[in-house]
Amino acid sequence: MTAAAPRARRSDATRAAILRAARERFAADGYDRATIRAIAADARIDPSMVMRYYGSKEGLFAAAAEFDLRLPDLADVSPERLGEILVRHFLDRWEGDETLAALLRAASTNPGAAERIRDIFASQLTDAVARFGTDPASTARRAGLVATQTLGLAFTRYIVRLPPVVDMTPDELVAWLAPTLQRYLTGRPRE
Amino acid sequence: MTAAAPRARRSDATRAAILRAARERFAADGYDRATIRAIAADARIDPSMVMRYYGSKEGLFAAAAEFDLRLPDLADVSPERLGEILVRHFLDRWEGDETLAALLRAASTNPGAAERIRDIFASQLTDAVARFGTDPASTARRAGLVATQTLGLAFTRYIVRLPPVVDMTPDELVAWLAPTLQRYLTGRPRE
DNA sequence: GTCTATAATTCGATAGAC
DNA sequence: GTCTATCGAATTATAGAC
Repeated sequence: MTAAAPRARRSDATRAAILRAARERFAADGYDRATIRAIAADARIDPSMVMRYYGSKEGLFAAAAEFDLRLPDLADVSPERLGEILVRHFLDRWEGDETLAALLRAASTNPGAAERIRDIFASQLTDAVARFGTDPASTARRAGLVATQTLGLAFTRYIVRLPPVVDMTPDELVAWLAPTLQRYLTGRPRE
Repeated sequence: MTAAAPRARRSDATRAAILRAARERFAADGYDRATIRAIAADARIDPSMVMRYYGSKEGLFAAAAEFDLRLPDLADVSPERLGEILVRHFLDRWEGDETLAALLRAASTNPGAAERIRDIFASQLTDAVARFGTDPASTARRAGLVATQTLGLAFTRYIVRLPPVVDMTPDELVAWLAPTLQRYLTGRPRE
C-alpha cells in the first residue's frame, strides 16, 4: 500500500457490501421493486446508511450499475474469427456478473439505465468495432446490428428465460451466433 | 348484427378506452409505474371503474397485453425467402401496435408478462417453425434462436432506443437480418 | 458512524351513497 | 353504472439522538 493510495476506510467494506446487494436486487427485481430497505437488509446494515453513502436511490443505482464490456482489442484478432471471439467474450463477461441483468431490467422504467446501455453499446462497442478498420461510415450501424443480436441473447436468456435459449451451452451459442456477428461486422446486407 | 351476437353494451366503449389507455401507459412506463389512476385519467373515466371492470391491476394487464404474432403459414412461402418474410412480418406486426412494447417493458418486474412472452415465442413461433418441416428435434431450438434476434431488435429499437437501430428503415433491417433468420431456420451452426 | 422515529407521498383496493 | 371518500400498506427521504 503506497503513500499515495487513499487510506482504506472502515466504511469501504460496508460500501462494497451495499453495492453487491444492490446489484443482486436490481438484477432480480428491477429498479422500482428493488427497495432500499431490502438492499440494506441483504447487506446487514441500516437503510439510512444507504442514503448516507449514496444520497438517493438513483445515486445508488448509478454506482451499482457501472459496467465495462472489457472488449478485447479487435485489431489483435484474426479478422475471420471476429464473430466467434465476440460471442464468447460477451458470454464470459455476462455469466457470473449480474450488473448487465440489472441494467436490462432497470432499463424498462429507469431512463438513466436505458441511457447507460446506449452509452455502453454506442461508445464502447463502436470504439471496438472501429479498431479493425471498416469504413467509418458504417461503423455505428455495424455496432448497432451487433447490439440487436447480443442484447437479444441477454434479454431472452437472462430476463425472459426462454427455455431453449437457457438450455443451450455457451459453445452451442457461439456456434450459432458467431456467423451472425461476423456478417454484421464484415459483411454486406443480403449477401 | 345477428341475434346470436351479444348486444353491444354501452360499457363496451368504456372498456375499449381503458384497454387502449392501459396499453399506452404500460408500454411507456412499465408495469409498476403505470398506475391505475393515470390510466383512468387518460381514458377520461373514474379509477374505480377500472377495478370494477378488470378486478385488479393484474387483471387489467392480462387483458391489455393480449398479443398474437399473427404469423403467416410458413408452409406457403418459398423456403429460401423464409428469413425475409419473417423479419418483414415482425416489423409490420409491431410498428404501430404498442402491445409488444408493453410486454417487453413489463417483463422486467412482472412475472406474468415474462411468461406471456415465453408463451408467444415458445408456442406461436415454434408452431410456425414446425410448419415447414425441419426435423422436430431442432424445432424448439431454431425458434429460440429466432427469438434472440427478433426480441433483440425490438428491445434495442423500442425500449433502449439505440440510435443506429432506431435510424434504420424497415427495408434496411430486412436486408441485414433476413439472412440471420434464414440460417437459424434452415442452416446448421458454424456453417 | 449508526440507528430511531417519522414526515410526506403514493398506490391498490374497498365500502357505500346515489 | 358512476362517483366520493377513505383505508391500509409501502415507499423514499429527512431530522436528530446517541
